[in-house]
Amino acid sequence: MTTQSGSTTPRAATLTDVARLAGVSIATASKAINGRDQVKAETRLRVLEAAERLSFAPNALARGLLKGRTGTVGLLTSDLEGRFSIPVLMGAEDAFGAGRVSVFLCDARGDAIREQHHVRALLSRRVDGLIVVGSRTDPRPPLSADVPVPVVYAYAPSEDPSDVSITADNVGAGRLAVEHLLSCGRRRVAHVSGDPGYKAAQDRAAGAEAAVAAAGLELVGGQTFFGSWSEGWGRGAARMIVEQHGDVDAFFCGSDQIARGVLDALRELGRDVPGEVSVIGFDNWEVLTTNARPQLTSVDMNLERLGRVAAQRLFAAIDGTVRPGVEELPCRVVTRASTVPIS
Amino acid sequence: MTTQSGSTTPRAATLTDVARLAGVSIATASKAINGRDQVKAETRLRVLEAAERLSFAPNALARGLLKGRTGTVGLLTSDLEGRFSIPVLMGAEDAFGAGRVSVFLCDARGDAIREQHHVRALLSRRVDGLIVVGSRTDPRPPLSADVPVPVVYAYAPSEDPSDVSITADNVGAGRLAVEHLLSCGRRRVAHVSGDPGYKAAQDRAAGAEAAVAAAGLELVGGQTFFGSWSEGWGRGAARMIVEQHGDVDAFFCGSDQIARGVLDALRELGRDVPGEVSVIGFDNWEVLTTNARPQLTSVDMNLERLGRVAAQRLFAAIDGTVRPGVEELPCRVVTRASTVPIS
DNA sequence: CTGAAAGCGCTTACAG
DNA sequence: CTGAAAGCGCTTACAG
Repeated sequence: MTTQSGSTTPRAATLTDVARLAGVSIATASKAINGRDQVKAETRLRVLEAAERLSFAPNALARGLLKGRTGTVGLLTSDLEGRFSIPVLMGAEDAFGAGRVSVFLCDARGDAIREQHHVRALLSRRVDGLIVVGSRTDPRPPLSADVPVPVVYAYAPSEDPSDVSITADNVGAGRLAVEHLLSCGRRRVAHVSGDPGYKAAQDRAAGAEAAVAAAGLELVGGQTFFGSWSEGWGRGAARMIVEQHGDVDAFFCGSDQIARGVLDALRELGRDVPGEVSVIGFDNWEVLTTNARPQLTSVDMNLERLGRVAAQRLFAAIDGTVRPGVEELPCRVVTRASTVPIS
Repeated sequence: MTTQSGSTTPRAATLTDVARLAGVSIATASKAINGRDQVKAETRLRVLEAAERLSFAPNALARGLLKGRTGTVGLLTSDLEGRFSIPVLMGAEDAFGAGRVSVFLCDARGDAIREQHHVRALLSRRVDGLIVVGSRTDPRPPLSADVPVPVVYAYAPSEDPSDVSITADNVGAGRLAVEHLLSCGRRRVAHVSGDPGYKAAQDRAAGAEAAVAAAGLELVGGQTFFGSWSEGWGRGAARMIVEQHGDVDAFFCGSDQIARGVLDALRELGRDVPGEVSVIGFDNWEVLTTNARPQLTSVDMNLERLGRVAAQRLFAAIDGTVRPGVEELPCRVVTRASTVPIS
């Protein structure tokens, strides 16, 4: 059954309606509703009651037109699919939603043309600012320079150092991971990571190397083993490393997927985790870490926090205060059963 | 270094600016830009050039105020975290983005108060319609009745049958899964599912039972084995079923996580997949299916399509055409190595 | 083909 | 304390 519901819906109430019902001018109604103090208490009450009766919701378009600020921001993501954008986006949405800001979501699907198109649309909607969320920490080209509102880059920083960028401290994260393994009493640490074309992979490896060096050690095999971000690579790498370096006692994995593969291979090789070998993953991806055998210790990049900080920086920029450059937020280790101190 | 960039940003160009630069009235400028046909070609050209020079972007607030339509919609999700909302949201964003519609994203985090608050904000921004995305297929309470714009419920249908709801056909999906296993030559099918409190779990089980019954068979153990949506449950259930029903030759799993657990247990029990036993999962969650050993056949709910259809239904509703009730979209089997026909 | 004028719904000086 | 008036940026009849 198809229904034509054309003009059924009643027109939303307007300030004029409220004023008429309350028996005042629209100027007074406006002041009463906005809490201005040049209104008699009794009058204010009458207006508020009228507004309530009519379910009056002030038209944000009209208000925005007048004030020059809309209370909206654009969230521009390059791939909603990727699991890194979502937490950042959640954090940002959270920070904005708590205030009175509404968020436009645009997914450019990694396409520069589509991104440009979305930026144009957002600007015509007069957003007060933009957050550009990337899915990799490799620097990305900035939006075309003539964007007349503040822009904050989140996770993927801008190539332009005079832009405002917030990302995760992956070098520090690599260091944290290795320090955690060392604190468990491990000395023979192998680092199995993903695609070496990712800056994140390089950064984590640099941090890991710095940490072992600081302890007077070196990585098992003298290098990071790069491969792909997959369980299969984790399995293969673990088998190879155990065969060539039988004394390996810890694995720092570049992702939780890799770590799952490493765990599976170690189990099949009869190496006990965490008894003989400690394993730490990366991303703290709940579905992978808590279902692992044993449950997987992992590095969390605090992406929701990153999103919230990005939102705060954007607020500040809208208010005229910008601190250009790349801000790197610290990560943290979430300990589970796959790493325990040697007793 | 902190910079005060207060009034640095140049005011966005307005139609008045364009008109002045082109030497015409704003009325004529408006017509030229909007492709009205009562404009001399040469005049139109001058206006368009002026607009280009000034990077003129028409103020959508002003336009919306005038037209009564804003070209915006609200996407209200109950949990961004959950992996079911995201694909639906992507599909909807895709369908809208292709047109000239911008999407407000709001995450209510499963809280009715917050949801109500977001609805109010969206209405004050004069969205043309709303899509409410849920994370479970259990019917949910409708938004308060006095929402003056069309609403479409996606994935989680509304309890009110006069609302417009789009969800996935989980009964059909259960049937499809079992029919696929039967088509592989299997006869002893076990169904291991998750939390029985989920309507989706019940629906898939109902479909599975109907399909085995239609083939003159019954499920292994005479029932669906409900538990939780986890790998651990999958492992435990598989061990138990193999022990009690050694002739089991196929597992239909209520989620890919369960299926991963089942696969692991079967490997450890020495049962060859797909040689002796076929396994099919549910959700077609790439990171789990493609990393499984062997790669996991799974049911895909086509959630992106669901999001696109929801967007289309909302368009139709905005244009006055609504078809109330729950629309159930079909799922599909994505075949991988864990199920192959017996040769 | 072009432009002056009204108006969308609101806020804000400015008089009274 | 209250209200008439101007104006945010645009579109659309309506004259010319």
